[in-house]
Amino acid sequence: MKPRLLKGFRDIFSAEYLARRWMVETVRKVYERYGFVPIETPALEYVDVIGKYLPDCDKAEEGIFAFRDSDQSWVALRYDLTAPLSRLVAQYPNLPHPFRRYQLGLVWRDEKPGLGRFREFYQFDIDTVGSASMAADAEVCMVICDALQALGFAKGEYLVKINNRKVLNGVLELAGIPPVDDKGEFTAQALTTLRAVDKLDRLGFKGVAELLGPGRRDESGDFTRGAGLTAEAIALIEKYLGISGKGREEVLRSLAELVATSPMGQEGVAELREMCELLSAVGYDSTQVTVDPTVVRGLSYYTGPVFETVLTVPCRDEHGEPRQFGSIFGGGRYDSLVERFLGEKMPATGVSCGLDRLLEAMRLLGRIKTPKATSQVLITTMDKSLMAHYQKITHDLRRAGIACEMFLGQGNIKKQLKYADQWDIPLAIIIGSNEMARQEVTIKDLRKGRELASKIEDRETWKKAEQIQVTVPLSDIFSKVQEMLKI
RNA sequence: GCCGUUGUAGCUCAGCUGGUUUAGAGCGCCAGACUGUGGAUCUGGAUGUCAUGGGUUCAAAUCCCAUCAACGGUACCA
Repeated sequence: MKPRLLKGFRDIFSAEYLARRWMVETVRKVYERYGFVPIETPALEYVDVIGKYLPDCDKAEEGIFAFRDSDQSWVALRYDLTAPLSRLVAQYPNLPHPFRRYQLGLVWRDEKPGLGRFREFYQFDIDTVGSASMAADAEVCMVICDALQALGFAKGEYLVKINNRKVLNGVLELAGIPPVDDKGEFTAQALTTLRAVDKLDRLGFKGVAELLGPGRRDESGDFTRGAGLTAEAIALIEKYLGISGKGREEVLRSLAELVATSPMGQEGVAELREMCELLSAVGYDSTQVTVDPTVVRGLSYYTGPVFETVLTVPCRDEHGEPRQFGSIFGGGRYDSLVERFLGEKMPATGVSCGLDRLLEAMRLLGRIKTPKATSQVLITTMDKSLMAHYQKITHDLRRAGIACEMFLGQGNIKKQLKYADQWDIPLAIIIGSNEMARQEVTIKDLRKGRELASKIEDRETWKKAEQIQVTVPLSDIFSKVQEMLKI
């Protein structure tokens, strides 16, 4: 039996765990500053509740982990936190509205894993349910900016890109494509068109134009059927996608002009304008939040504003290869998701933070400062006859509020210091017979030593290097340890 | 799902168009030089059913077929 992991699943070690905890704490504080409250919902839901409809067959829908429980009910691991939220809102009608919650949780998707894509990953969402106001959407953008700033990203290192599905639908109408059928579902042609548009960043205008027209054959020889649009329709969409400008106002003017004859499109532009006015009023400028017509956001349930956030800092992986990260925060307005349960409209908007991507990006950018260990101090055990003394010192430090551990393994001092080094423990305390006789302790600063090591070539100077360790009276141990940890 | 590439030590890989031996290197790991000190240096050490199954051949890590797995591209992703 070989120990192994499901593909797309991971074990998380302390370095990553502690980094994530720091990230969650930082973002959480921002969420709470905006008045969002925490909730938790189960990992498992009934399949139909979660939005997957299972015709009476044995096979679950693609993309979700689903199975029958002991009652033969179809259940599934949640694939996002939004569907469970809509269930919750519908189930507890007495919740005061608007209801504004945040939620951290694992979600699962049974898809092909890839670089930075897992089958089990964290989402950290905020949503406002019960408000149709564009202020709710504008606020989402503000939260994203504040969260990224709190994590240490400067203005210009990230960009929140916003668009509106009503604008997209308006453009589809003008191109002669009915966006939705009488049941309110997207038409096949609209879907194909939106999918093509969504690939703009990867394929460029040319590739998208092929997909809008007859179809596209990629390098591997694989053929993807296109939407079969007319040349005029393609030209219109290209014109739409090419819209850009100095600031939000300019982009909005161009968009308004393009969809002037579409009431749906006009409504979308008006919504975007309203959001932008609120953002400008509190100082979020176009280097932070920009209007971007190319943002589509999948196809799902969005009905109005949609948001996507990218990091604009150049990022390289450990091999020096440039690495692009997809959307770090993504979301939008979904006014008809809760309707499924309630039978009436329930406006809602929100965004999801892809913690894993963000974490990976910050790691590659060298911006994660959290340690691997929780111990601040390692008390080495050089002389086994002094174990009680070591234990006493360890415990006294703990009582003083200093996280520390006594070396519990086997081996000489060299091995013990190596252990401290491997775990990134900042300080080591050494007490041998010399120190014991004089009632002293030696405190070694491993961080300082690490810095010096890169500059020192030969062993003699390394051994004699000053300021790596100090010997102080036993009675001064707390003050000295605290002083050395502060740096 | 489809197309392609790859599968040799914990990791990264070398091993040319089949035949020098008991299959190599670097990194990492362990031990020692340094007996009370992490790095560096030096010395020594451990580790492989050459992915699996079959075939061709006097001879296969090397060629052929199948399977599995990984990676890349593409599609799908409510």
